[in-house]
Parts: sequence; structure tokens; C-alpha cells
Amino acid sequence: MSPSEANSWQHIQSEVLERIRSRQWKPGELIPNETDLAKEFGCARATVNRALRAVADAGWIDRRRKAGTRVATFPERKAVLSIPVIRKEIEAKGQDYSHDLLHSVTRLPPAEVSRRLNLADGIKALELHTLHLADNKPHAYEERWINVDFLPEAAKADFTTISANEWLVTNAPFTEGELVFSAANAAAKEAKLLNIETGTAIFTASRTTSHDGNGITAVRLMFTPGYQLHMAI
Amino acid sequence: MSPSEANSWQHIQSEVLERIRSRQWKPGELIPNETDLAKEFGCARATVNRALRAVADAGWIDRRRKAGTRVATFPERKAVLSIPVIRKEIEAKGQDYSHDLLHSVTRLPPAEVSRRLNLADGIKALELHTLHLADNKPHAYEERWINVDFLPEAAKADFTTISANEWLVTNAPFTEGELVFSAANAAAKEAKLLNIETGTAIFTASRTTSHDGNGITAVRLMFTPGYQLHMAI
DNA sequence: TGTGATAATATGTCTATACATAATAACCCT
DNA sequence: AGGGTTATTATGTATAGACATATTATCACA
Repeated sequence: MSPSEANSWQHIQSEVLERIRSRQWKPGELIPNETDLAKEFGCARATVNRALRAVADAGWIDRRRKAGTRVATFPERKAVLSIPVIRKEIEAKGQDYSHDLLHSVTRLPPAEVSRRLNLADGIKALELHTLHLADNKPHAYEERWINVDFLPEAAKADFTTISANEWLVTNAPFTEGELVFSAANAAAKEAKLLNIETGTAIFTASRTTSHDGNGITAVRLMFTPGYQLHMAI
Repeated sequence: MSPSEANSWQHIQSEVLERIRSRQWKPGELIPNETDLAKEFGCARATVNRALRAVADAGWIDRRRKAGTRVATFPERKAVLSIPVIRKEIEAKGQDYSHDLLHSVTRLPPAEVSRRLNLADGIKALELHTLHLADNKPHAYEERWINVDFLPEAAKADFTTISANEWLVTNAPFTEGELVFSAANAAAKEAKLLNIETGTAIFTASRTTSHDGNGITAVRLMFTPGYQLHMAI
């Protein structure tokens, strides 16, 4: 039992979790309503509400007005990933970060990128190819498109000194985004850049970010073999 | 602006987020205290507190007693992954789920698994190999170890009817866990089971779960090519 | 000039009360 | 029965007021 006070919301929370864990309250089952629990714990209903809301946020219970609160049949666990800035990720491992801007061209993107960036027909975008290095060894190869129609300042930025990754973090806050992870066999181009053999399995992350429906950037990151993405549950 | 009522906590939340995005409140800067914001929005302090707590949970601001509330310097974005039960993931795509238990043996696990499961020397564990199928086509191949020393009931369970995945979700709640994603070239064994060519890049997920330090299970899932892990930001 | 006690302050939490809202249950009328 | 209206119920939210707690600022004293 964490907090000593019997009427703190955290005490109620851990008590509730304990009852779920011990199966005193079984999956799918209805638990007492807030008023009754408040009586039992000798506290205000608001305090029970605060506790149950936290338990619900963590996915252990489902709550519906009038229908009541029931233990989740499948306590779906959630893992949280803090999206790292590549430089910080490398520096956190005690390695030296650097990057090479290999390509920087404003041109008409392929249809799929136009769709992801929500670009009208015929609108160009900035294409960047960057190699991220850790201790001067290839770490990841990045193919990025930036919507300079929506973000004109990006056209003037110097991405050789600051990586597009970081420039965007500080200059283009976004409201929504999507992240897709997959595995792919390295094509000749990536293999050469990452200094690996063609066909080697590489971990790939694609990210699209937007601000109120306006696409900002679409990136595809290909990591050198051995890269692992860790998440705590 | 989402909720119309000017004094709802959700309104305040989106207003606060807007001020951060528009840099009216800059990173690192101190924002007004709850009492002042309550005055400004014409609501109770508790309502402002509710809103700011939500914004803080999302990582946009840092709050400390007496020190006040300031905008996070690195608005580190977080992506949340709901760890899916494989059956549900497949059924959500409108496909038929089934699974094949290929192997079920109680034996001494390799050292690395023993470490992950926190097993004492010489303690055996249950090894399961399962093939998950979507519409009768291979979807993922699973190699799992279960700590039957800690979870004796698991030794009696029939994993041919219910997958170990689901049995554990409902019977072995866990407190901590780790999730690791990576890419690998399919070895001959996996390739044969998944009906793909040796060397094809496959997306791999490894998961370890424990309860108060006692290892429960360690799994390695290898997905057929084309599998993508999606996360909303 | 420190340094230890003390005051001030912003957030954290709890209470009691009230009303809002979603969803179900009950009812009534045809 | 069937279908639509109304009542009931559990959660959701807002409020004012109070006290708790962490942390910083201040001040007195050695």
C-alpha cells in the first residue's frame, strides 16, 4: 500500500488495483459505484472519482455513465515511447554525433508523399537526404520531405549545421502525427551508405507530422543493423 | 477550440496548448499561476488544476510546488502503443484468427532467458513455439518461455485451445515489462514456418513481463514481411 | 558571512454540494 | 406486443473553501 492515509486517492487507486489483481473483482465484472466506494473508504465521491479515473486511464477498468464501472476483460497494456531526437539518442550512449547532408533539392514529390503532406497538385517540397553518424560511423540514413509551402522559413534554414530533425522540433510544433515501424531488406543505395551488405535486414521508422491538418514533414529513417527500439511498459 | 463552454477544463487545456504552440508562452518560461489563470478564465482554481495536470501528463509543462509551472524546454513528444492481443489485432482487420502450438517442452532455458525471467540456476521453464495464422496464412511465429516455477497453473493450461498470449493476459497480470523491436534476416527455420525465403527482413518484437521482480514470460515474435507497427503521436 | 529558523507561495489534495450528461430501465399508450 | 416518452441512475464536471506539502525567499542571530 503506497500512501499511508486511508483516504488519499492514491491509496484508493492501489487498493482498487490490488482487488483487480487478486481477482476479488474479476474481469468483466461490475465494481461498486463511486458513492458506495466513497462510503467504504470514508472519503468524498470526488476522491474515489479521481482514483478510478487514474485506473481507467491506465486501462484496467472501463467506465460508462449509468452503466457503471467494470474490470476490463482484456487489460490492454500501454507502452509509452518518448520520440527521441537522434542527436540526443546518440549522445546518451556516450557517442559523438554528426551528420552529413547528402542531398537538398526542391522538387515535386511522389504522389504518396504529396498525400501524406496534404499537398495540392503541382506543389513542390524540399527533399533532404541525411546520414546520421555516431562516432563517425553510419547510424541511420534519413529521407525527408518538408512542406516548404506551409513552412517557408524551412527553405532558408541551413541544414548542414543543424539537422532538419532538430530544426523542426524547435521551429515547427505539430499537433498530430503518425509513426510506422517496419523491417526491410537494404537496397543497394542504403547498403552502400550504411556500409552494409545489400539485403541486410534494417529497421525502418516512418514519421509524418502535421499541424491542424497541414502536413509539415514526412521522414523515413533506416537504421544500421543491430538497432533496437526499447519501450518500458 | 474544442469544448464550447469557456470554463470547462478541456477548454482551458486546449487554450494552454495553443499558447504553448504559438510560443506566446516560450519553452522554459514560467506561466501564470493557477489562481491568476482561474481569474482569467473565470473559473475555479480546481478546474485550472485539472487542465494543467492533463497538460503536464502529456509532457508539455513541468510543475513544481512553489516554483510554479514552466513550459518544457524540449517538448518531447510521446507516442503511446496499446499492446495488442494478436487475435484481436487480426480480427480487427476482418481476418480469421487461429494458431498452431508446434512445440511445448519443460526444460532448462538458455542463460539469457533465465536472466530475463529472473530464474535461479537449474530451474526449468516451459518453452512454447506457436504459429499465429490470419485467414490460415502465417502471420507471426512466436517463441515463448513461461516461468512455471512462479506460475504453476500455467503448466496445466491447454495452450492448443487458447493461445499462451491470451491465457497470460487474463491469468498473469504483470507490474513491469520491457518491449524491444528490431529487424532481422529470417533464418531457415523461421523462413520455412512463415513460408518466406531465407534472409527476408522480418520485424521482431521481444517482450519480457514480470510481477514485482518475478519474471513471468519472455517472448520473441517474428512477423511475416509487410507487417507494420503503427502508433499515433 | 554563513546558517538555521521562519515566513511566504504555488501546487497538491480533500470535502461537500450542485448540476450535467449518457445510457438504461420503466412506463404508458396505441 | 411495439414504439416512443419519461424517470432513474452512475459517471462527469464545476465550485468554494480548507488544509497539506514542497520549495524558495527572507530574516535574525551567532
